[in-house]
Amino acid sequence: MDSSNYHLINTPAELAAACAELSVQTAVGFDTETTALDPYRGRMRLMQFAAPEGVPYLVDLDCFRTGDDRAPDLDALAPLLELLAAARPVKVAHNAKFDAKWTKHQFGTELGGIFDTMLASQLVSAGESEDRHSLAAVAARYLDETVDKSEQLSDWGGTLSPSQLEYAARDAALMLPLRERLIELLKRDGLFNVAQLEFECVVAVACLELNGIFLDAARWREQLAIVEKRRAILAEELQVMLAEESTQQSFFGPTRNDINLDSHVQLTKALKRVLPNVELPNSTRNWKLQPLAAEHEEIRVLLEYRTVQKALTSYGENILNEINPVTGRIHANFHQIGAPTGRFACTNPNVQQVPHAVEYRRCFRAPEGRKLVIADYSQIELRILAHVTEDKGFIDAFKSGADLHRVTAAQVFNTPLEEVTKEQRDFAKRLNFGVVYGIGAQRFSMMTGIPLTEAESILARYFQTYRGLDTWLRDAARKAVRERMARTMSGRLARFNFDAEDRQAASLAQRNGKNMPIQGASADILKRALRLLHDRLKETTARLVNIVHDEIVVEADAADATEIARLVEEAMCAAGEEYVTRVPVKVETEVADEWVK
DNA sequence: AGGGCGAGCCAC
DNA sequence: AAACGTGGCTCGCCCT
Repeated sequence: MDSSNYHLINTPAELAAACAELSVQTAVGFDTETTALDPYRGRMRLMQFAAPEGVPYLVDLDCFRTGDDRAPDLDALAPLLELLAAARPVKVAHNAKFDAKWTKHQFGTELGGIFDTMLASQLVSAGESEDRHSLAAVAARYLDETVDKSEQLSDWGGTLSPSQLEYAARDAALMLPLRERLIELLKRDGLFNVAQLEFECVVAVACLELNGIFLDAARWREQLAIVEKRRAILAEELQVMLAEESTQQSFFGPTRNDINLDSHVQLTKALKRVLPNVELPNSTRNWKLQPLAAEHEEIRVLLEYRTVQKALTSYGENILNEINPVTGRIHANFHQIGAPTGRFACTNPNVQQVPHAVEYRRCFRAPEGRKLVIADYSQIELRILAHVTEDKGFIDAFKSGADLHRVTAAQVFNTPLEEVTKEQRDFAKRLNFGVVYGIGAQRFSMMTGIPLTEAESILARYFQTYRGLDTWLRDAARKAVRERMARTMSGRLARFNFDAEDRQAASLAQRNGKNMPIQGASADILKRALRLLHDRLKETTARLVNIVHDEIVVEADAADATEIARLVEEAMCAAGEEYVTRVPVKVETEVADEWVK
């Protein structure tokens, strides 16, 4: 079947001819239509390619399946798979991760040569949260074209209607003009390098999602049962202390008007009633209630109840619903540019925020015969800070392998290195980390309990010690306000738009200007590591199963785990060293049965 | 009934 | 009362 708007391909001969024609292009528009969003629960139906000239090719994959299970006929598809795997032509796709996942799962082929128009659009937006990045939004913004997505979730399993085919062809045809426009913008903003970095790790992220992570459901339920018991006890204790006795008498004696312990409104009321002589804070936030916990049993129990309740709601039964029935694993969604700094965000579920407590982490484990390789960068943000600021104190500490926090403590507390107490080191550690976020004396004082004036003098001494840091941070803050933007070493850009009179926004921009280049560089390094790692783990039993900002978790056959650990560490160090050259990059690696370090 | 929002809290 | 950055999830509350 053919129409003036597309060529529909359903024989091997047509496919071979189309692929021959496409393969001479530098870039082709690429899109797929599938019967489901989850590769494990559907099939790819259509693959669309658009060359600069002529109408798009639509490959009806149902014509290339054989047997009862409709397995793809890899022989007939060979020219197509070769085209997909090759670095040229570049496949231009919107959210290429989606297409890469399906291509990998259905045909075992890894997509090569990617230009992702969604990622490019996100890079150009540089954190502008108002900008949307759906194909419809991007096409409207950069091509002034309206895209009707009504067929997107239509049934791609049966006979395809002309409307569906037209839609499929149109999406693919948009890709090349969109790429042209986005290349101009990437060039204008000096974003070529970071775009390359992003495009090169799309397949690794696709594989990460396909691999998923194993969660031991039985263990998780055991843990929940324990926490539920504890919650019931705490809730009862709290009701006894906080609930009012009902004015109504029941048949069985006096009843109690239980309050909703999860409602801060009701809690405030109850606390006022039972603690009439206590000056209560104007909110029931934990950090505000904390100081009262020692004196008042009600507060102490409430805080423990909150911890337990949090564990049950956020890390409760719900996560088990995310276990894929086909694979028995959790396939979270990793948003490659999840934050303006370039960090990943993760949803459904967010496996980047599983509590550190062993009880939770041990539920994420290696299946029988496998091991987890857990590798994380040691103090990567502080090392980046040392590199970009060229601060002598920081660089020397990292070069000599000394304990940076200890060195810092000795300086700001004016103590010989060997006399630094654990408490002083802890303060220094919080200070070192706080500096990356643009901490102020007030916050530092609040956080540590040190009086404000003392906190001020500690901060002053800190910046006297680390002159390079001081200079760089001040400059970064000034630049952020003046230029309304910040960059990482890779060129990743964050814009800060605010009104000149908005002091709060300006102050936020200052802190962002200090933080973004550091946090963003850490994200850049992780992404580079993903790419290097993906290449090195090919042809091994290792599978990437999780990433948490500065940590990579890989699953491998038990017999290979030690060797894989070495590969992971090498790849991560190599990635770090591409950016951080003035101090060593350190990666801590462990082989374990559970996601516990 | 369901969406928006803020509070609260988990991760790095 | 967070002037310490980036996220996501769940809840109650309030509105339409």
